[in-house]
Amino acid sequence: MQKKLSEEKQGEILHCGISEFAAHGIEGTTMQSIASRAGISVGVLYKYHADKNAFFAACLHQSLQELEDFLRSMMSAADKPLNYARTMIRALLHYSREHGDTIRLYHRVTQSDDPALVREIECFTSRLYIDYITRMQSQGAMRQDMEPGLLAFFFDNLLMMMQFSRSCPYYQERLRLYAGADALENDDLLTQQLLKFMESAFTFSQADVPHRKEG
Amino acid sequence: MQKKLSEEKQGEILHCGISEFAAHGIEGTTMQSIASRAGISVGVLYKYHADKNAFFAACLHQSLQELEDFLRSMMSAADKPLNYARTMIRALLHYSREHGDTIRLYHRVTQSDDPALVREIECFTSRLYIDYITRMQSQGAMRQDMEPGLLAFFFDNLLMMMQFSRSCPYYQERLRLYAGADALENDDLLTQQLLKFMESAFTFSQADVPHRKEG
Amino acid sequence: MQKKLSEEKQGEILHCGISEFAAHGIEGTTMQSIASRAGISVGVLYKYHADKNAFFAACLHQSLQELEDFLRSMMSAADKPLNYARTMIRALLHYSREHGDTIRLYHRVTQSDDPALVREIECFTSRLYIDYITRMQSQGAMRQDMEPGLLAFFFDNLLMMMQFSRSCPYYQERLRLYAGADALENDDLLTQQLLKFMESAFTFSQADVPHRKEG
Amino acid sequence: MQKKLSEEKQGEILHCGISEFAAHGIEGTTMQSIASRAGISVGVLYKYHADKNAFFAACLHQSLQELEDFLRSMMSAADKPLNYARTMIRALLHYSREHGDTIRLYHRVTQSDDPALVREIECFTSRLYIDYITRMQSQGAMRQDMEPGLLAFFFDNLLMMMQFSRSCPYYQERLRLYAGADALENDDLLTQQLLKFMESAFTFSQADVPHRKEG
DNA sequence: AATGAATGAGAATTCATTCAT
DNA sequence: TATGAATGAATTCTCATTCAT
Repeated sequence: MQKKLSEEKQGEILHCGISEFAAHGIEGTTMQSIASRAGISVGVLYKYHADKNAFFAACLHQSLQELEDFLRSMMSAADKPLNYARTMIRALLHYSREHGDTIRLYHRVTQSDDPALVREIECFTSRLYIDYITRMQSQGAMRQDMEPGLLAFFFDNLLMMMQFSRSCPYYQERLRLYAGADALENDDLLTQQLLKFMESAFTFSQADVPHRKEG
Repeated sequence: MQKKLSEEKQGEILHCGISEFAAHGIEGTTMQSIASRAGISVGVLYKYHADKNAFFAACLHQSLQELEDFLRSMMSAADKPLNYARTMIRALLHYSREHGDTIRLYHRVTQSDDPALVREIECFTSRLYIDYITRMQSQGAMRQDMEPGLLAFFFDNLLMMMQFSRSCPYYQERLRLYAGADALENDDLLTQQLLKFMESAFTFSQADVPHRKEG
Repeated sequence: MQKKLSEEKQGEILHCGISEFAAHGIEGTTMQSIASRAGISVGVLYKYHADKNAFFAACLHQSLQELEDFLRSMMSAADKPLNYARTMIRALLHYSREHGDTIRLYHRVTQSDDPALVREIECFTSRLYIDYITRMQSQGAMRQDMEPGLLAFFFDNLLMMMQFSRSCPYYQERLRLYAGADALENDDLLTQQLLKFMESAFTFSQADVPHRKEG
Repeated sequence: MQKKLSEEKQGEILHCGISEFAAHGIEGTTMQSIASRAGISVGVLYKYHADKNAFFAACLHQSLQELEDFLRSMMSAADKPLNYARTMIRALLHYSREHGDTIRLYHRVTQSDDPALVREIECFTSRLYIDYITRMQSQGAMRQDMEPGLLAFFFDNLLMMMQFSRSCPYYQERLRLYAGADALENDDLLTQQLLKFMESAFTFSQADVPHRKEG
């Protein structure tokens, strides 16, 4: 048990941290529990991370990095208008299943009030979405009567909730309440329904259907 | 010889708890800070509530009750198809502004994993929404190609995120990132845009517009 | 074990702190050991004192207060030229015997490098001595060929070392080495010798004895 | 293939220890900080020294050795009666300036209660002083109405305090309080004043000046 | 019934010491 | 032989909970 922790072991420790923080929250997690889970002593945690907060930040950064890498690889694939949303939904559903910890960790962070954290977490996707939407709008492939920023915002809201509903106990139960246990397990159903919802929301404006009369 | 704390004082104590829990989270709040804020001793807290968790539950229950009362009174007013969403949005935006603590408390609870809590919180609105949507669908006033449960789910997702974005620091910053500081302050803008988004999502199905070609 | 610690108990706790700090130094003393000695829980220590440093400061302050009170009462007695030094020596020897902890605590503090502490501790006696010496000099009752400040300084140096030599293990052993175990126990001997030393140092100047030839 | 660390490196390590211990005290110094400062690993410290205490003892021993060597070389020079004190004062002031660490380390040790340490530190000078004083007394060059041991003791007290006042933060501030910042910097002033004080104390007895009347 | 002082278990963090490499 | 990573006991400080008054 010597010679500087391998890159690999470092990653393993971070993942233990991610899991523990995801499961019990920042305050609910003890450095000891992380160390035990990782099979190391607390001293090691403090050797590589200044304190609990710094360690948490490292865990968060690690999980963000991995998610971004994943999304980047996914994105490069499809870029056709509606395939975009479909690809994104499927990618995120897949990721939520495989890396529930990451999503739960995310959700824990929404309790924070550090603006810097928000930026670190949301910048990547917000840019991605806004850019994409702006592009689609200019091509006439997406409704033009809405602010791209807010369109992206609603889009991300739906995706975020979908991920939480897959990974976080509270939201899982909530989805069950709304749509039954089935919706929680059935990826295809959820994908298809969300896609339908989004397609309408993103492509049609009232003007498209002149005979509608507001209620 | 007031045998028990007056109903009023009880409510005041709960609201102090709501504010403290909303501001600092469950773990970040001390029984002492609540007692001080309420101008009582911790002994009183423990007289009426078994422990911290029970007290938190009471706070939550109280704030839910108030939100439900508010929504019930709002709902009775408008019931015409699209006014429903508009009324709901406005009501919730209003409530978020006036009772940010409640929304923040609500958000804190999403960290919990107690299924009973989910029910307590979500049952009222989920039923409300599902019933309404089912009714609208049967009247032909809403698209019929989607599950009412999931339609309600997406609807609530958007409303929930809207409320968090009004009241919770993390989500406030996130909205700012997506749509600028303006969107955070301008109720009308947000209402109008969300309404547009929803109208399309709820009323149109692909079938409505035969000339659309998927991307 | 209720109702705010009595003034008395507070003092008792401080004295436990004084003893522990005196015996083991600041770092060598644990809050637990103080609490145990005082028959209380650590929580109480932290209720009345912000942290270990603050508690130490309180202990120091308390012991200083007591010493000053003692000196003030002693001082009022004798004020004739050489009685002054004799009274002071006897008072301090007495105090060292009765309150060794205070002297040891003092000595611990000399390890500190906080200028504010120095002032708190030394101001009282330095003023006392300088004032007195200045007065004596102006009356012609004390040599006038030396700076009063440095005269007071040398005076206090001798008194300080005398006290340490009575109370602090290291200095006790050192005195034993210089003058045998007897000097350590025999107050009268030490007083008499120190007084002789001081009398000469304070009253004679070279000029007084014209027949001296430097070695 | 240097079987052991060179004599030189050993000395360097000890001096790093001396500086660290002098600056932060025994408890406030970490083995790691010493190793870093010396550019070695902690393992080396433990190879040559059983534990922290043993290492501290080695540092102390080293610095004592150097001080003794210095004093021995100084002493051989002047041996005329009053030049003795002057030479000693100047030598110690010089040493305090050049090797403040040694004096500070010395001061740290006075917190210890190990009699063996006292002997190690004080034996050399106490013998020196007592021998010298006894000699002077028998020559009639020094007052004979006092115990040589206590005379030596007072002499060393004054020298010790002078050194501390030069090198240790607490005592520096204290000297400033008594005699202003000037006394702290001005070697000649301090030497001259202390010498005046000592000359009187060591050479005159009351009997020398029959016309004095005690106060 | 109300108070709030006292309790003490529990969590973060440090650092002397060991020992695999 | 030297290294320095790993260990884990020890310490400070907090706060939910109790209970004497």
